[in-house]
Parts: sequence; C-alpha cells; structure tokens
Amino acid sequence: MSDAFPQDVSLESPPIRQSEKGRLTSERILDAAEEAFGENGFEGTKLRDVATRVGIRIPSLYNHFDSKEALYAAVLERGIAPLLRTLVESAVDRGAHGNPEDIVEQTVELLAERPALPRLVLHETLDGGRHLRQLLQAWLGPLLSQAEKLVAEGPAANRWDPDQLPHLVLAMYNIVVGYFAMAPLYRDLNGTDLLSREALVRQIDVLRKLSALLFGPDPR
Amino acid sequence: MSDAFPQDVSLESPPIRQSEKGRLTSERILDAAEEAFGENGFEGTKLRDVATRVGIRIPSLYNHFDSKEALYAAVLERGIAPLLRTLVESAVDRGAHGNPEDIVEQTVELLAERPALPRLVLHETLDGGRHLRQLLQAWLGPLLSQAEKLVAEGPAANRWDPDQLPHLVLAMYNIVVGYFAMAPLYRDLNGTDLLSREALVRQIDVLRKLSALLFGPDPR
Amino acid sequence: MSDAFPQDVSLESPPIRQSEKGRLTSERILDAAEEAFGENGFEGTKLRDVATRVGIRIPSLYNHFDSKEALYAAVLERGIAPLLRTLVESAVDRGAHGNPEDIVEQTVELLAERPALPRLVLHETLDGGRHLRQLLQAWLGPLLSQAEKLVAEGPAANRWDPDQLPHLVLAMYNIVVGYFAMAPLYRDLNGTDLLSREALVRQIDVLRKLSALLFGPDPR
Amino acid sequence: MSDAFPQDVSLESPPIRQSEKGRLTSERILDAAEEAFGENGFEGTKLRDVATRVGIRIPSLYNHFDSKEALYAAVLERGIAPLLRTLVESAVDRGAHGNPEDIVEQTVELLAERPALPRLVLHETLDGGRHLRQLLQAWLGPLLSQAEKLVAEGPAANRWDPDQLPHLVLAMYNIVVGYFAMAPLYRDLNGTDLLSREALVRQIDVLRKLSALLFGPDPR
DNA sequence: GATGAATGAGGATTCATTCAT
DNA sequence: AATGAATGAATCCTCATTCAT
Repeated sequence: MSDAFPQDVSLESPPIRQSEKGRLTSERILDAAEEAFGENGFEGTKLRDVATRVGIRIPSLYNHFDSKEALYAAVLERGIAPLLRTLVESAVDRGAHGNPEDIVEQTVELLAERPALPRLVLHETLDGGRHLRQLLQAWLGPLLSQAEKLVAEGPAANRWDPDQLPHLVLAMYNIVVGYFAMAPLYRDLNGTDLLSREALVRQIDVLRKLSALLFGPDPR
Repeated sequence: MSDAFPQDVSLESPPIRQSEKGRLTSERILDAAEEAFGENGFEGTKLRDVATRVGIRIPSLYNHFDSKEALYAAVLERGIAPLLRTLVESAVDRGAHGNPEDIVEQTVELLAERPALPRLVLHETLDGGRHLRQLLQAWLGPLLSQAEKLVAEGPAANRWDPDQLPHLVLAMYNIVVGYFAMAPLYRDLNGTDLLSREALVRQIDVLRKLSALLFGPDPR
Repeated sequence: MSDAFPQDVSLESPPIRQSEKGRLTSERILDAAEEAFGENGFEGTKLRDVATRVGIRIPSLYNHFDSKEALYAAVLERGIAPLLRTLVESAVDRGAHGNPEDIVEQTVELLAERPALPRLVLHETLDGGRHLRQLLQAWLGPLLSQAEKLVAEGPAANRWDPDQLPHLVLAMYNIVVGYFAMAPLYRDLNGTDLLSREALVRQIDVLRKLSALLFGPDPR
Repeated sequence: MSDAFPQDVSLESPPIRQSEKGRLTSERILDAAEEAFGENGFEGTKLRDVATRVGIRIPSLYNHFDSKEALYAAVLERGIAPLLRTLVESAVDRGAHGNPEDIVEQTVELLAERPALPRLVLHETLDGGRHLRQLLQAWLGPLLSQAEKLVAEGPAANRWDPDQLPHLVLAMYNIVVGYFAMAPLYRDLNGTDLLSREALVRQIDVLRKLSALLFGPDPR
C-alpha cells in the first residue's frame, strides 16, 4: 500500500530494468498505463484497458507490477520525476538571470512530447494529490521561491505585490497544464488540434508574450 | 443513457420539483452530489457517498433521479447552466463596451460561492466532456467569438494575432478554473487557503491586472 | 478488518435482528456458513459455496455481512460464544462440587446438536486461532483454573501433579472435539456413524468412565 | 489428478531421488512443504510460500513435482507412511504382550521429531481425508483390531465393552494428535511451549498413566 | 535445473440498479 | 417517499500451471 509511494521521492535517474525482453514489456505497460491514466485518471482507468493496450492479459500485469497502485506510482515516477528534475534544475541553476520565458517554453516542449503527463498531473490534482503530494512538494516549493526571487530581482519587481506571486505562478501553471488538459475536448468541440505543431508554436508564442508582459521590463 | 443528456441544452431556469418535501430532498441530493462529483468526478463518486451525505439510503436516490447519469446531468444543469447563462448574457449584452475585467471578476465571484462547480467542470473536461459537451458548445462558441470581437475592436487589437485569441481565452479559462481546482491540494501542501476572502480578493486583483495587460490599452 | 473481531468478546446474548425477513436470511446465511466453515475451514470455504447453500447469489451475502471475515466472526460468535457461556457457567457456578463428568457429558450433548462447531473450532485451532483467540482466552483461562481447583480439591488430588493438569484438560478437550472432527472421515472409512445416537451414548459412557478414572476417587 | 494418489499405498521405503543435487533440492522442497502444509493445510498452503521457504521460484518446484497435489502426496508419503509402518509393525509384531503404553510413548516421540506431521494429519482429517484415505485405511484397520485384541486379552478386558474399544482408540489418537495440533496456539495463548522437552516428558508421563488406567490391570 | 513471462480459472468485493414492501 | 434485499456486471487480485529460454 503505502510502500508504493515512498516518502522520499527520487529525482534521480530511473533504475535499470532486468532483462531486455522484460524491460520491453514493463516499458510497454508503463506506456499504456501512462496513456490510460492520463485519459481517465486512477479510478477511471481499468486494468483491463491497460492490458488490452499492451496486448496481454490482466494477470500478466502482475508479473511486472505489484498492484494498480504500484503501477500508477511507477508511471508517475517515470513520467513526472524527470520532468520535475529538468524544471527544477532549469529554474534553480539558471538562477536569477534565467529567462522565465525560456523555462515556460521548455516546459511546454517537454509536455508536448508526452501530453498524457499534464493530464495525469491534473487528474492527480483533482484527486487531492494522494500520490503526487511528495513530487509536488519537491516541485512547488523550489518553483515558488524561485519565482519570488526572479520577480523580486527582476524588472517587474515593482509591478507585483509579493503576496500576488503565488497567484502568478499558479496562473502560469494552470495555463500550461490546462492547455494540454483541454486539448482532446477542444478538438472534439472545435476541430482544432491544440497539439498540432502550429498550435503549440502559437501557444508558446502567447506564453512568451504573456511572460514578457508579466515579468518583463515595464513597457512604459 | 443518452436520454439523460438531451441534445438541446436548456439554459433556462431549472424545473420546479414535485412536492415540497420532495423538492427539499431533491435539493439536498443535488447539493450532496455537487460536492461529491466536484471532489471525485463522475467515476470516482459512489452513490453510497451521495446517499450518506444526504442521510438517506441509496435506493431512495432513485425516487428523485432515474440514474447516476441523470443525477450528474441534473447537477451540471443546475450548477453550470445558470453560470453559463450569466456569463453569456454578460458577455453578449454588454457587447464591445463590456469590460473584460468585469466579466472575469464576476466569474470568479460566482465560482467562489460554489467552488465545487469549477472542479466539476475540470473533471468533465478531463473525462472528455461526455456530459458537458452541449453546455460547452453553447458556451465556448459565443465566448470565443465575443472575445474576438472584444479584442478586434478593443485597444489591444494590434497586440494579438487573431489566431492567438483562442489561446488567450483558454488561458483565462484555465487560470480561473484551475485556481479553484488547485485550492484543496494547495491548502494541503501549503497551509494557504485559496478560497479565503483575502486570497480571492488577491486573485481577482491579479486577474484584473492581467486582463488589463492583455486586453487593455497599450501601456506604452 | 480488525473491527470484525472486537477485543472484548461478548459472552452475552446475541443482539436482536432487524426485520423478521431479514433475520431469517441472516440466520440462513449463518447456518450455511457454519456448515461450510465447519467442513472446509476459513480458507477452504468459498462464498460461492455459502451462497449456493442459502440459495442466493454471492453479492447478496454482502447485504448481511460486511465481508467473509465478518461472516466468519459472526458464525464463531453465534456458535461458540453460547457454548463457552454455558460451559463457563457450568464449570464456575457449580464450583468444586460440580461433577466433571457432568460437564463433559453436557459438552458432548451440546456439540452433538451442531457438529459443525467442533470442527470449526479445530479448524481455527490449526489455523492459529486468528479469530478465536479471544474466545479461547476467555474460555481456557477459567476452564484451566477451574480444572485445577476441581482436581486439587477433589479426590484425585494425590494422583496428579499440578503440572500435569493442563495436559489432562487438553486431553479431555482433544477427545471431545476430535471425536466430532473425525466423524465424517470415520464414517467414510468405516461405515460407522459416530454421530448416531447409539455412538454418542457410547462416547458419553466412555467419557464418564474416563472422567471417573481420571478425577474420581481412587478406586484402590 | 487422481493419479497422484494411487490406490495401493506403498508402505515401503521412499524411492531414491535422481541426481545428487536434485535430490537435495527435492528434499528441501519436501521439508518446506511439510512445514507449510502442516501449518496451513492443503488449501491454505500456497506454492509461493513453499518456494520462498526453499529459496527458489515457483516454477522450479515443477522440476521436482508434477503438481501441488503430487507434492502434497509426496509429503504425506514421506512423512506418514514410515510413521504408520513403524506403528503398525510395533503394534502387530509385539502382539498381545506388547505394552500399549510403549506404543503410545513411541508414537509421541516419533511425532515430536516432526511436529508438522500430526498437524498435517489433522488437516487431512478435517478435509475429509481425500488424500489420506488409503493410508488411514491401512492403518486404522490393523490398529483397531489390534487394540481389540490387546484389550480383549489384556487385564482390562472386563472393564470395557467391545463396542467401546473404537472410542478408546479414537480417544488416544485424538489426545496424541491433538496435543501437537494445539501446540502453536497454546504457546500463543499461554506462553507455554508444549513442544519443549519438559512438556513432552510430562505429556508422555500423563499418557503412560492414562494407558495404565485404561488398559492396565485393575487397580482395585 | 532454474526462471521470467504469460495466462485460465476463480475468489472476494463493489456498485448501480431493481423491486417488493 | 423510503428502504431491505437481491443481483448482473465488472473490478482488482491470487494462484497453479505452462513454456521458452
């Protein structure tokens, strides 16, 4: 149970898998599960669905993962941890001279490669983050404080109240993550594919402009 | 099944319930269901949970609603339709001279009164909007075209490409809705209650500033 | 889980059931379960078996008992508790002047009416008494100490070492319980039905003689 | 299935195992299985448990035994057959001048060396002796008739009705076997280890006394 | 001889739903 | 209007067994 989600989140490289063939099946399961969990969340995802996507039977899943929870944890770990690692490094390392716009763009590019992840994160968020809490704590903390520093030392320092910074960070977070969450429905309603290259470029452009407006030098 | 979600969405007032006592129970069920669905989504919500919140047994729910789907539809109908109605009216009626900032503020105030609703909407969004499609279609269309008009005729016309307008609307949408979606987790991680009056005021303030930056007259 | 086996074992009368019809089904389930658990133990008993004996479907069991464990606990409680109550009362109340032979006979008569019970107890004993522990503790303690007193104050005091008393009690226990445990197999191997009236009378007779030999006045 | 338990039970020495290394593994498997089956019975024992005790993986068991049934049969064969052989020989060979007390003592000593066996037998008894039937038939028959003879020709002849003899044998059987069955639970409830040397000596002592009382010369 | 992977069969349990009361 | 009882369908999971390596 609780073992599936260890207290200390490893932001290090994922462990090496056993045999080549075993690695492949595990990997395929993780891929399928990432998709499924991304689409339907934890509760909404049925192992039957995952197994079908992989092309195996349900019990075979248990040769690779101890439980649905453990599978979910593995998906989160594999998907989110590297993402967070990248972001945190990017944010922390580049420090105050890092360009907020670049971080946002980088994030969008990362998420665009695996759009199931932001949906997964949003599902988790709505579910109270039972499984993601530690990942988020390791993430939000640095990000928020970094954002504070960025703005406090940046050219927009005088434009925002320190109390408002968390709201700004949340806003950017929600814009970025929500964009991917909306994509399938949007396409369904509208015919427009938000995940197309052009749409992504446009989104990045908007985000750049937004970042500039929010955090850039006062245009006046 | 499909009957529960008729093609034409009534944006009119909800129908009056049967007897006085029945109406009350129905209302209490709707309240409980709104909470439950908001917290756990459609799949994640169990009728047992709803019944428990109401203080009745599961089969009694069926004296008021034909099915879980119908209950869900009723919750959406009761919760979202008035919201959309207000927004659409507000956006359309006030027309080009309507202030975008006011619409945003109004929306936040409306959602703050029933924070389960935005979570509900987000759940639906992630689930592919199976039940919300018509509502959203009736909503997004007017909103988007109205937003186009607003910007095209507004002072920020030269600042945004028409292609970027949907992205901007999505962005605002995600900021507003995501804020409420994050609230419980945020409180859990952080201790800060995003639904407190002060936080809401701050959020509205940030949104006003944002609207001004995005849509207001060029500050240069 | 743990709730199914509360710490304090009520040796009091069983609670009154709800409706008459509900009582009947619950009772029939308990009867079927007592049989099944008696025949196959906890692990070996399948809910399908119980449900079939009752003539209902498996999920219906859950309208009456929360889980297999809870059902098992209820069977033990209903079956063993009254038995223990009777025995303990009998042993304690009649005190030192109580006749050991009478207690043994009474026990056999009680068990003969519901031969699944001793088998149940033996199953539990072999399984480590996970569920019976409290019952046994409440039982063995008084019985052993009472037995000590009986013998210490009785005419056979000089015949047995105090250290040997627990062995004697165990022996009597095993004779009584084992007799019923063996019955089905014995019949199968031998054609003799140990549960027939004649056999039971003979067994009681043997037990009386045995008691006399063990605890009675020195025949020399 | 049925093949695993041939009709004619070989009371002869167990067959020699294949290779030296294989023999060792087989033996270790049998040891582990004897323990496991003794603790949990046939149904309650999982191959995973056996494999874990041996330190191998489940499929490896199948290099040594064709099925769980076959493994169980082998355990019974290896454990019970020699025991029965010894007992039967002892009972039959020594004939009427054999001392009943010695047989009982010998049995206790044999069982004390591998206390899993009596538990195994009891499990089998409760399960209807599906696998043990032939062994028991080969055993109980001689034992019973021998017992008859012993008593009929012995000094207690006038003390027992011939009809009561099976009850006496059963009683002795249940005392002896039940003692071991109770041991783990007793230790758990009581702290006293019935398998300690002292306890065993005491038990043998009690059994001797009992035998004397039951079958010995009339003390009057 | 050992084992990773796969799986059919089956087990306990949950859940939405129905129905008689 | 409320509910105890019943249930088909589906879920997660376990287990003995097989097979290729």
